[in-house]
Amino acid sequence: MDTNRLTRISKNEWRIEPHGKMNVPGIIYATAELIEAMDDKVFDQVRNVAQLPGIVQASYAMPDAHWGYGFCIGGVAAFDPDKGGVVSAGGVGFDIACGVRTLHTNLTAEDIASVRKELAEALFRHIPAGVGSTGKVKLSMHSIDDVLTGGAKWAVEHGYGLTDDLRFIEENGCMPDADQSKVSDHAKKRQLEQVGTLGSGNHYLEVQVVDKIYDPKTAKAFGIHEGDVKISIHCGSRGLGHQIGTDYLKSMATAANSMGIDLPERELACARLDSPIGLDYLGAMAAGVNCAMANRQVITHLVRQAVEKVLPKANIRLLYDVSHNTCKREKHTIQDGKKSLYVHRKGATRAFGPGDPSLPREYKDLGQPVLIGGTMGTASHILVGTEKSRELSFGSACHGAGRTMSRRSATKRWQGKSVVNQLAGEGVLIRSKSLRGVAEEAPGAYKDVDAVVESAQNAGLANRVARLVPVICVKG
DNA sequence: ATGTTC
Repeated sequence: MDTNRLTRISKNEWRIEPHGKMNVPGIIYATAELIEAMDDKVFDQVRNVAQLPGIVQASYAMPDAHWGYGFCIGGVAAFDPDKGGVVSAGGVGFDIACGVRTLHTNLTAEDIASVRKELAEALFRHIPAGVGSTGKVKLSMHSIDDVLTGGAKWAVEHGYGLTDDLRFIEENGCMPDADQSKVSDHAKKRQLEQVGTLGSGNHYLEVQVVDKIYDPKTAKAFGIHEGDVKISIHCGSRGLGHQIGTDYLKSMATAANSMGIDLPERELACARLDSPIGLDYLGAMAAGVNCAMANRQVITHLVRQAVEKVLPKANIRLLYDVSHNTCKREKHTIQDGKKSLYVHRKGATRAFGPGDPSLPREYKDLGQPVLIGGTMGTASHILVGTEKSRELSFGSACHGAGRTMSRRSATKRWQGKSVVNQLAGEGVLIRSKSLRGVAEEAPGAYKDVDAVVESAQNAGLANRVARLVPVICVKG
């Protein structure tokens, strides 16, 4: 993207001045280098979102932004229901509540050094991964409704994990306003055997070692120390979320037309927040969020079982679980005062600062852990939300490294097998059913995650706490 | 992301 098209506000903040049909400006948080590497389509998509009815303050892009369906991935936009605001399925993303959960272990890098291969095999065997993968949880069309209303709470009640896990999940693991009756039977059918599976694409299960502490005080309070082994799970709502997205995209395209909403492009299909389709989507989406949280909870249980087989004394607890594809009703202070807004975060992580009532007591004075997944060969980061992010981005930060290359280009550039070998040489064991998937996910196809999080920090969105490097990565 | 183009 040409930075000449933007007004530079500071080293890490750039503005698209309102023009044409834009209701609000666009704001991109990134360094000049990151923006130059961004596709021009990010500019178009931030601008297009700014044209939607009822959008407030600005249409935002995070430092990891890249082209997506309708909204860019790394996009944040809030809508006011009192001003004709809308909800958009493309503004949430197909993988509803895709997110990251990071687990503490009581292990250090030394503890796992001699059993790394066994551990990799145990995790690979025990946690189903890959396109269309099915798991051990078998649901009926009746019982799946309990997953969709109960979320991770359903999983714990059915023996997958501990009650105390729930406190460390956004929404305590259960979105209360989920409406399973607004989810199609087709979407439910696709999920009957997929709870407790990782999926494909950029989803992964990683064993990581903490290699750098940026903020010792917060790290200690989060339970993070150099040399600690952590385990991170990156996945979402599988076939169910995807089908909800597909279903509502269609009905929203029709509805927007009949409601007279002037769509900048078809992919931005949306519905007014006070319309039947808008409300139905919010209920279905919340059910999708519950499905994703249940999924990560069941996987956590499987991780505990797999790790305990190799290391019987292992003790695994949650650090945090946060989604990065959602639309949530939140109170924010804007120009008009304190308002109840619907905040879309697509490839953007909630990053609430200290004092937020939704945080578990251990983190209340510090802020929310912001879990940033990297790539197989590089690093992941844990940041902490700031008070300032509320003003800057409705309390949001980046979600990962962000692609710089299409999946197709990546498969032309790299061979899956050589990526696996190269990473093995660097101390990362990759286990995957799909070498093609590994090639698509080659670290070189992504931006530099260290630069992305540094930019997020310098923009004021969240502060770095610790960096984790992968030692085992199970890919879909 | 996705029963990887209903």
